[in-house]
Amino acid sequence: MAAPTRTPRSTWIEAGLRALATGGPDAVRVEPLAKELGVTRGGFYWHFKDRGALLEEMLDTWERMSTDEAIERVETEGGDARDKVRRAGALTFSDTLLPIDLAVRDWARRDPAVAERLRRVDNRRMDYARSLFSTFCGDQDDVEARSLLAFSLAVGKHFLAADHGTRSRADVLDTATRLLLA
Amino acid sequence: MAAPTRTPRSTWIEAGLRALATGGPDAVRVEPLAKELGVTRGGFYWHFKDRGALLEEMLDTWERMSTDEAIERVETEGGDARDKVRRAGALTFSDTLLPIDLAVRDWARRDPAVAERLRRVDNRRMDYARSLFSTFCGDQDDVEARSLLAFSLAVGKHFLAADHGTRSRADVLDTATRLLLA
DNA sequence: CCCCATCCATACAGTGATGTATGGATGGAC
DNA sequence: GTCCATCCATACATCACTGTATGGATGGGG
Repeated sequence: MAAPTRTPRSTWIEAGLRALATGGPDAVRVEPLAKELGVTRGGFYWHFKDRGALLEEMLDTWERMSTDEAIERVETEGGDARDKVRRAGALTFSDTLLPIDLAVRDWARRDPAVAERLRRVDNRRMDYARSLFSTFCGDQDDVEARSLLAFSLAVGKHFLAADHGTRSRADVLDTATRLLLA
Repeated sequence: MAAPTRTPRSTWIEAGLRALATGGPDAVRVEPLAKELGVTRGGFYWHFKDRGALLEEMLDTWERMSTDEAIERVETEGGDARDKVRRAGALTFSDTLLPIDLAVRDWARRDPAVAERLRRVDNRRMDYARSLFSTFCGDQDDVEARSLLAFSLAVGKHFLAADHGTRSRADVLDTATRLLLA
């Protein structure tokens, strides 16, 4: 056992996720990543079989971060169900996670394997949303609709480019959220 | 004046939009496009200065299709405001337009020029949605929130991979739509 | 029928990436 | 101090695409 890991797997994965977030899967390229990390590709092919192997491990990492870790954080902070809905929206789509999330969503449209992963993640999240809405909403059809709307709002607001006149986006979102939690 | 246009500009643009829809902007490459059309790149560089020029014209075409043409179709078919909201959702995001729309949305996240175009398009659409919601909803804050929710739902439903147990996605969408039109 | 604008094929140079092979360099365990 | 697993640099062959240059084809107008 010897030699300190100078550029361990995790470093490549983190750099890969950053590249994915800002440029999509096509931007995750070994050569530019190495340049960014100040090394050559020599070490990369020691850690990973090929570029595809990196992409796989990136998705593994993302899947873990987006479900268990996020939900756990919301739960430990406590509060009632409505608080948790708001916090889950703010946290599941945090500044670091959101761009990756959006990139994966687009990626999933053209890669069935990625779509399957996204499906698992979204189902975990929707299960959680359902459980929260159910605490203050009796009708299950309504719970399902509100969960979908809340989820669509969280995702959609970052894809929509429209203005709201004199109102701020935050104000409109607040009104929309109150509508869903009514 | 001579020679029939065998592969006119429009053919390249249409092929480009198909490639954009299925693979994103990085998939819009001259060589594969030419192969798909059964020609070489020779003619392409006669029509277009370079690859960037094609992307620009593709966006021009998309912008026209997504606003004026779509809204005009909804209006000519008539019906009351609620009908138009439903039809606008179904038509603005038709089978051919939707995949392009989603690809442009992701593209806009990393290209300011594309973001500006998307902003124009979304504002046109939101203006139209506002005008429809206003006919049966007095409070302007509420109109704004419902418009945003409706839009988020239309966009978000195609990015979300979650299941709904025994319910179908269509049923859930129906309930959600009724909630918005109440 | 032949000219010429229009469109396309081909060949070329250049770029930026992939994956492989190989030979170090580094530093903790012993 | 030496060894050896770990990590990295370098060089190489290959591939896919870009943009340019040039020389045809094609077929309607004169």
